[in-house]
Amino acid sequence: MVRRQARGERRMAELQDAAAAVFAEVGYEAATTNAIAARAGVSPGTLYQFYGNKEAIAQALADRYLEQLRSAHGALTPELAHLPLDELIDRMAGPMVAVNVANPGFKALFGRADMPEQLAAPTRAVHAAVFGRIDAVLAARRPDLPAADRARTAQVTMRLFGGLVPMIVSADEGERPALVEELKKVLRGYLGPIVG
Amino acid sequence: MVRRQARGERRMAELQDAAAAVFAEVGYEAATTNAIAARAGVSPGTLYQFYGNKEAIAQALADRYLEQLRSAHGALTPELAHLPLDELIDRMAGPMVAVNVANPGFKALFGRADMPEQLAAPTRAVHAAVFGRIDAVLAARRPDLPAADRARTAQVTMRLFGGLVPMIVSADEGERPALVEELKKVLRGYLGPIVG
DNA sequence: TTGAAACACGAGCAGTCGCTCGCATTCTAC
DNA sequence: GTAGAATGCGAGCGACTGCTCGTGTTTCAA
Repeated sequence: MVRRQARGERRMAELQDAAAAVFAEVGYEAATTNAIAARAGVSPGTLYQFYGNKEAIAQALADRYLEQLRSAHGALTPELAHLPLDELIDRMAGPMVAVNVANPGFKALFGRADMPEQLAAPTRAVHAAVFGRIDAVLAARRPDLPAADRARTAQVTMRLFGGLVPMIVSADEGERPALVEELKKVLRGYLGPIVG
Repeated sequence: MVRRQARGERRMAELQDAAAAVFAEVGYEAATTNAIAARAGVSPGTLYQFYGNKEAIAQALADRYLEQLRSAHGALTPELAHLPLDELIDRMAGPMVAVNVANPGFKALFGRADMPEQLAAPTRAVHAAVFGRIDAVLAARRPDLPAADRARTAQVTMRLFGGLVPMIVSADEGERPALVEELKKVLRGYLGPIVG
């Protein structure tokens, strides 16, 4: 790691904020490093002082995103295994939606079906983390389920989030609670027969 | 409309095929018009003889996609309203999956959460067509449902397809039937309590 | 106080992209 | 057979991208 001054750390945070905003507005590919630098009130050269390339910025955002997800979800306690399904779904869906609403850029970056070849690593890290989380909860609830079936269920569950969360994030604020309720309906309908 | 020779019509079809392949491989933005022309075995100038710009090619693909969806689904007959839910879901999900498997490029183009500003029109056309289809089926089955609730249900259903179909398309051929079954489970679990 | 390291600038490089244009070739109506 | 439209070529333009580099400024340990 390089030596950093306090000013440098501040700049890096500003650049991350600017990048998140620009990515949210125009997507990863259309976002230009010059635009990100300008948004942060900084020259292109300064941006490259801290991030070696465009992908490194996305990587930093992925790290930040995972950190927020982790802290929002809290520790994975064994008690989750015996919670009523409704409550379990509340505990999973609530933080997931909240974090994504608070970070409208992340869905544009890591919720994509096609990966622009770069971004592959950060995207996979985010997906792997979410997948692992879901898989662990399923394993705690249904230890008897074959691993292959469990993985398939976790994958489908992740895609359900991936399909519905962006819709919720981009919806009017007033419509959001109703859509969150629909998300929970979907999860209950799918997971009920499996881990009910 | 411009006057076209048979050769021109053939070229246009070849360019569409090439574009579908290139879009499927690298996505819309990363696809270059020169690459599409080369794939079709023609010069860039020839491509622009038939399509005014990159978006026009995507538009042509959207039209072709909608045509395939329409013919795969057949006419919307009133009988669908009284089919058992399981069978209704088979009739909806089967063709949807089949068309997308046959056209791996379309999910990369029209299944995206973020629209690259261009592409907005073709994407909206595809979404509107699918939405209208689902909404019509829901209306036939549950005429008593308020339009707002019906629209929300249709939107969620569309997003479920949007989340799961790309997964099915990109899965190994052997794993596909199991994933299609999961898709149907999801749809039954969600739609059962509503239009069951 | 001072000097080396960290920070900051911004014109501009090398490369790529969507697209153009002048011109050659092929088709078709008459 | 021939005029004119349709088709085809491909070098290359203008714009823009991610990124660099020479140079100047700020910070801070000694």
